[in-house]
Amino acid sequence: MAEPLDHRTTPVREQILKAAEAAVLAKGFNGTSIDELIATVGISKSGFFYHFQGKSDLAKALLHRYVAQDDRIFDAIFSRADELIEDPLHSFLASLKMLAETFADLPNGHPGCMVASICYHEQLFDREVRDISQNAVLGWRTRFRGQIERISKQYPPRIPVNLDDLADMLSVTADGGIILAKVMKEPDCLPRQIMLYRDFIRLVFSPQTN
Amino acid sequence: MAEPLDHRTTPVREQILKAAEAAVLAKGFNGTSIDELIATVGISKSGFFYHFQGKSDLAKALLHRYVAQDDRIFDAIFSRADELIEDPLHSFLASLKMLAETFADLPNGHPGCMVASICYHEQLFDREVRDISQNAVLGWRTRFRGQIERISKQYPPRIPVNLDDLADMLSVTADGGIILAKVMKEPDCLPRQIMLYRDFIRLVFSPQTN
DNA sequence: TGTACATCAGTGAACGCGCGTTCACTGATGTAC
DNA sequence: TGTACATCAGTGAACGCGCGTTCACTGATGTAC
Repeated sequence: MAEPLDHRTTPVREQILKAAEAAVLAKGFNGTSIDELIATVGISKSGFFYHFQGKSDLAKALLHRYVAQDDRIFDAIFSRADELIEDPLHSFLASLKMLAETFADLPNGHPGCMVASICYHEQLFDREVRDISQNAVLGWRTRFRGQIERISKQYPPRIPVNLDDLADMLSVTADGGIILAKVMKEPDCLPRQIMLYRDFIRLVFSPQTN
Repeated sequence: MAEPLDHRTTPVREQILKAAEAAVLAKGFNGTSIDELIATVGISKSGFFYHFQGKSDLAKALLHRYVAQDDRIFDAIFSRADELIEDPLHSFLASLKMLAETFADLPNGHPGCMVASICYHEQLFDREVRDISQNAVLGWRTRFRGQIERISKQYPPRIPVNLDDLADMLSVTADGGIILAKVMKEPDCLPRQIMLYRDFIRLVFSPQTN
């Protein structure tokens, strides 16, 4: 099945998380067994329990890891766009293009959003897990809203829009686009949906030139 | 937990599917046990196996049922809008408003999209289950594209857009909006995202009056 | 420099519960003649 | 109208495997004195 992970460089805990992320996104949390993870990593079951208190501890670690990775990607993209472009609208438009390209470059398409996967298992987890998800989405809202607010100060929107909703729409487009791409087996769907969101932003904030 | 389903009117098979739908959307497919379903419905385990060949047969039935329900809702909304409004753009805009209202009226928010839930368990199922999902999403694309094509013949789009992508965007907005609303525990997020999609459609196709 | 102890990163065996599935059987209703 | 058989909608008991979790133990490395 899955090729064994690199034993040289990666510490064991990270190997477990990597294997778990792929498995959970493909089969759901309950569909992923500890036996399966330790088989791909190559440790004993007790080895797993040395690194994690139990399976729900794994869920928490998985979410934290996923959110941190996502945040790093957004940090990189937005700061790069700001390096290149002063104008807030065109900086955000460039960011969205870079985001679409990042998605398009994933070899087998986006493997899935951990927040979305866990959210369709919400009843299984305690409050803490749900809080991690909620804070993650709230963080994205704040981040994207910051970009959009900056734009709206310089470019009055053509139509009345709620900036929080417009910020949320990017998360929505990503999560929905991932599902569309997975179900249709057309990885390109995801970046194309991001580009459509970009078109919307451009339409809302571009001055009416023509 | 769940209140017992109505034994008078609903046939048992339908009761099982109803209980299974709620459970799967809240806990995932593997997190939902047959024991749990027969407890809420009030039959023996053998009773379940009289109605379904096995658990993956339940998954198929669950998907079929969900897609058929969704199609009925769309049929009702779109045909009602066409009854009221001749203009294709304003008919679609009205449909989207009605769709948003339908979502807003759900007492505890949208319980989740079965296609999305199953898609985050794809590895567990055979080709047939994945084909049902794919055909469902393809059906929605065709349906929405029909609406949009009708519009574009009368109202040339302001910007170049791929009509399939624009059609897909509604599925994307619904699936992503459901996740957003679930994670944030803000059911209103979903209808508001649908209304944002509506704004986009209006911006793309409205003649430039001002 | 040598010894005693502590910590790290695990191993191996066992446990018990819950799960999906099977199989022989059953009472009520419908149908043929 | 009565009897024989068939179908429908289940029941009850059992099975065996896989799962998450526990517990006593271990070899290698680090630290104190």
